[in-house]
Amino acid sequence: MARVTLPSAFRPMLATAGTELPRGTGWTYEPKWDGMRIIATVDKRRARLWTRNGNEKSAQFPEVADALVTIAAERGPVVLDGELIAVDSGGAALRFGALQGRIHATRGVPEGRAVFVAFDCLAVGDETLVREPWMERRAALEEYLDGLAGGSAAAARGNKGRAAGVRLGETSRTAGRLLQRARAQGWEGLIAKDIDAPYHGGARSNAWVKHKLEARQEFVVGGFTAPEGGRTHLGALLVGYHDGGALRFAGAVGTGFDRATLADLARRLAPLNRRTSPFEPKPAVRGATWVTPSLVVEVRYNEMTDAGKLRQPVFIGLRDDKRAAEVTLETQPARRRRSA
DNA sequence: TCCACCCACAGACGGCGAAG
DNA sequence: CTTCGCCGTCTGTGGGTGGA
Repeated sequence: MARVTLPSAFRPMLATAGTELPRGTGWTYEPKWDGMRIIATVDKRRARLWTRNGNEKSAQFPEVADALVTIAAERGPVVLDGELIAVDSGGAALRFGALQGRIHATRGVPEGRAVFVAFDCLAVGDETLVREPWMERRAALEEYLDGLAGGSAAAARGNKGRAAGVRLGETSRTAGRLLQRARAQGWEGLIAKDIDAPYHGGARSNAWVKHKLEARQEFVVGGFTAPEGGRTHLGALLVGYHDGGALRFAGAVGTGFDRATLADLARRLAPLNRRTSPFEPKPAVRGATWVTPSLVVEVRYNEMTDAGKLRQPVFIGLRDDKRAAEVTLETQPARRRRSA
């Protein structure tokens, strides 16, 4: 049986990471959605939802697939780029974790609705748009989804029952207010897009710049895991912070160091070796080596998960100027959900 | 326990143009 | 022609979550 695959021109265009948000009239700004990147190929008979790795997920998100087919039946075949996100009953966007329960299931589960936020249009009918500048593709996207769904809550409400599974992603030609909302509401970040750039399918392009709003703070090292493969000295640092009288486990930091740093860390940790976990409660980490908590490291991370663990933590460096006993959680993980 | 999904970073690798 | 450095890409390491 011939396996259906996504044409390479329609593979998702990727953004480069930028510490500075590019400014100027040649850019447009969009929220960095916290969900799953999807390319949707749709005609009046069916919608296919392609992940970045080329897996097809329409069976897992039937309400989204159905909504897309409903639109395509009226307006013709289309290829859309967007993000699949989970929303609560009021239509507000939830975090990535809320979507994960749906990724493997073969049928939709009642709890948590999924919505496809479309932010690019790669083809309409038999016309391919990937060579067109972003401005043209955006115009085509807005025309195609006209009257269906907007980014505002009011538009989403008015949209119920018609094509509630699809929304038009918002875009702004100025960064300021979007950046303010991003900070206030705890978004992952913003994406800046060059308005004159074509769609570079399957490529990481400078025309899209990913600006993450990241958190960083110090943690105490209470242990480490063993290295695997070609890795030397250690796998990941097990870190935590003081909370009342106890040292709370905050997760494992396994990237951000080069070989010399790994060697240096191993040398500093060796004399601190001890048999029991300094963390309370003791985390379930396989093959952990525990150490007396005295080393302080700075860590950059995306967010604190609901379970109190660091998500996407990256080692920044040692903090010789801080005492281990002084390390507490600086900012409560106030990041909860963002409104759509 | 494994896997799929989301990631980041280091190091290796290959293409390219300039320098030797 | 060979070597060097730059740049982008690819691979392999690491992270978290939740379902099968």
